[in-house]
Amino acid sequence: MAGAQNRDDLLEKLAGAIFDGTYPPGSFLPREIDICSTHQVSRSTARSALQTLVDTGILVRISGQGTRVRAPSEWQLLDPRVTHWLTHYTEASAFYMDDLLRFRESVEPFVTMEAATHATAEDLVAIERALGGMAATIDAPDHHCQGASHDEYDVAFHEAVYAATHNVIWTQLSHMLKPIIHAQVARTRRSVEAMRESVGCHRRVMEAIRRQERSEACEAARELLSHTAEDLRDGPGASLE
Amino acid sequence: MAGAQNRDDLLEKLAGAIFDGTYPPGSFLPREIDICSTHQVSRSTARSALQTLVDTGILVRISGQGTRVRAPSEWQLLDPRVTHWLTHYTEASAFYMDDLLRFRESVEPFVTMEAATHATAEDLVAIERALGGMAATIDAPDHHCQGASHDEYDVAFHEAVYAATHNVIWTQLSHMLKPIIHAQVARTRRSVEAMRESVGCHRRVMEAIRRQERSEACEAARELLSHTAEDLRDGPGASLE
DNA sequence: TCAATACCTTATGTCGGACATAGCTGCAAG
DNA sequence: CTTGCAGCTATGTCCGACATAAGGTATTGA
Repeated sequence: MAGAQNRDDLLEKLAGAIFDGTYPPGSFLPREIDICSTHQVSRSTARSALQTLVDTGILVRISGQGTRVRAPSEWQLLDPRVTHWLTHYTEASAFYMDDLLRFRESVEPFVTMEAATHATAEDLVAIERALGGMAATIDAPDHHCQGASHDEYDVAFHEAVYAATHNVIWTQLSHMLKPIIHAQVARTRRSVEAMRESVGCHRRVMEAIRRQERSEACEAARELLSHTAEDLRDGPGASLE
Repeated sequence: MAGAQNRDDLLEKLAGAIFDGTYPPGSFLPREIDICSTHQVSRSTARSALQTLVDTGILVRISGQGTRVRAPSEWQLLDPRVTHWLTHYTEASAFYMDDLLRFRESVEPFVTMEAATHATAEDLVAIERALGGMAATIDAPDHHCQGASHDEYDVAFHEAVYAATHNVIWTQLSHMLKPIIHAQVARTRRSVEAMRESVGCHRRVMEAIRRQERSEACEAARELLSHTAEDLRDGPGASLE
């Protein structure tokens, strides 16, 4: 394994090794000094990176014993970094994906209703921009528009809806959900036809928020999510990357 | 300021100083070496504690410039430690309390419905034990029963409901909400009469979960929360410690 | 023989000092 | 006035050493 440039590099490498199964839950990591020599960093740097992994509930360090990987149920999934690592290094994390989809199904109708009540003009601008990007990328040659892909606009749409609630908790949850939503969106490879339908669903959500109609917003969000869930269960095993 | 025993002591002291307003958002913390001499620890220890505060979004450190407190909107409220510090060191955090109450009002009906669907016998045992504790403490001399107070049983009840969803996200959210719920419960100083009524509301929630009646569970949770909200708005300004 | 105790090994926790690097400020040359 | 160099400050990284906690092993005593 090559050397790391700095603390953040090492952190990313260690996290990657844990989340890709190199160090499964319950197993021990190498000793600090071995990590140092392997990655060409000093003990301070190694300890700093390890400390972050302890803070996120991924590692336990016991003096005199070593550093071991905790059970995944202890990992702080509410930390955006953890969901980032999970979606980037863990393949077919079906277990969590199911929980996370159930979570979104519970939560997003309410979030959309809250957005309908509290959205400002600025929030609507952000939502509309994301929707416009989604629509524009459909006909674009490489499905990109102004440097962003269809999926990225999709994620931005949901993020903007969460932000429109003007509630700190919902907003922070969206940060943690961002990698998840991105992964879920990316797994639903859709035809141009399906993409247009998706845009329609999203538009219905936006219109409901604009008109401040809570019950319609709730219903629109529910339908949007049911489409996502359907797409995920359709071709999930098929295209893992 | 007295010396700290170890890393965790220092972390707690620094967090306390930030959350109680000694170092308000935007201000700079002392230099590392000053923190070292003030708290009688080495630079490694100080850096380790500071790193954790960076990981929770509370501090930013810029090389050559210093360490400053970030805006509260950047703080990772989803981390249980942050909510712990918030409730223990920040007085009259009405701003967040409002957001957090709104959040609970949105979420707990759903959580209770999910619990009604997924609760096992063990979950019901835990819920019932908490409820029994709440009831038992009412008539106890010092409102304690087996070492736990009425409020602690109340918190345990809500925690058990979250756990009964058998969903990782909800369970972890309950860890973060625990200090919040405890603070909210503690602020609603109730008469014996009101406590009995509260137990009745909680029992209605439990019964709905036991009978797996989703809509009734939702309604019961809503009523329970409306009582909490009412109590909070009633005597909130009165007793801020 | 068995159990309680002392000792030793291991790996993390803390310490102290040193140099490298990133921002910022101010002076000076063009 | 602008640009560029020098110097300052505080964090980032490195090194070597000792302290401490957890586990295993050997010794000792009943």
